[in-house]
Amino acid sequence: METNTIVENSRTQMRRGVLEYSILLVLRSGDEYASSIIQKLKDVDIIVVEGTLYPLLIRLKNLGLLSYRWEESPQGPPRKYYMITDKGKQQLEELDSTWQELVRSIDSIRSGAQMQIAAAENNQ
Amino acid sequence: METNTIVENSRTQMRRGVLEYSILLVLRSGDEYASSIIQKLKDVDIIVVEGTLYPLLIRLKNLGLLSYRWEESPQGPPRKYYMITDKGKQQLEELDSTWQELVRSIDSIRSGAQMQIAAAENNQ
DNA sequence: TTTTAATACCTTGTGTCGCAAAGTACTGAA
DNA sequence: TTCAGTACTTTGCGACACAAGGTATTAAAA
Repeated sequence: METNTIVENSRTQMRRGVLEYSILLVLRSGDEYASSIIQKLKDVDIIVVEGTLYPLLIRLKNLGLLSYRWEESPQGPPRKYYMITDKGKQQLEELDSTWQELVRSIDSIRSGAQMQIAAAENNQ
Repeated sequence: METNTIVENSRTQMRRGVLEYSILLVLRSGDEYASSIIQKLKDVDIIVVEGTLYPLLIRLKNLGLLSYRWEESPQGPPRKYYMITDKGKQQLEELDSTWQELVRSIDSIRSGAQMQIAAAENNQ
């Protein structure tokens, strides 16, 4: 269990890295309020908690990537539905590229051999 | 340029998330010293600097995932070559799975539609 | 009518960690 | 014996995720 902590820790780190990206991706498919975002991410094993999400949503809103509207709930207090702005969509596209590049980067380190080629090309 | 900072920031976050994993991957292909690790990661566009790497290597060594040996340099002071331990290899395998799961998770949010299925399955 | 339970949003404090910057040390050539 | 190059290390700061606790709304139960 001491051993597991190392991997668990690194797993958490990885998830953190894609948090903003994940949220934008979820909102690209439709407007959501905080709890439903948490649920959707949980469904794909990306764990986020309230204390993380709320400040993040506010940050993204202040950056102009998101906006929100209030909407009545069938039960309980009103919900704050977040939606992605045009600016948000544009940034999301860039993050998409970034993500794909990262996947490619990891792939090439994983298969070790290619690295010498890349290194040779860059070192000239 | 204000706009770029958002993406740049998120890009950095993503890279951070895979730092430990990347280092273990590099060392799986062979022993390396700090500067050469930095170079190899730079070759695949994963930027790491000394102030980040040294503490990280020490942390991984203290966790028993890495060990090192000193080796003469053809020029300059001796180099600390890090190598991955058996424990490190075992943990790396788990990180490999973690990474693949993350890639799958992101893929499924990206294609939005699948999410309702997953949600329906989990909510019963 | 007031208590409880459920839902939802928000804030504070703490710990971790990446990174810029500055420092130490070894080597060999000028 | 100074300088330049290489390599390892440490310190201080800032950002951020997250646990924990807090506020507000609603409706049903007591």
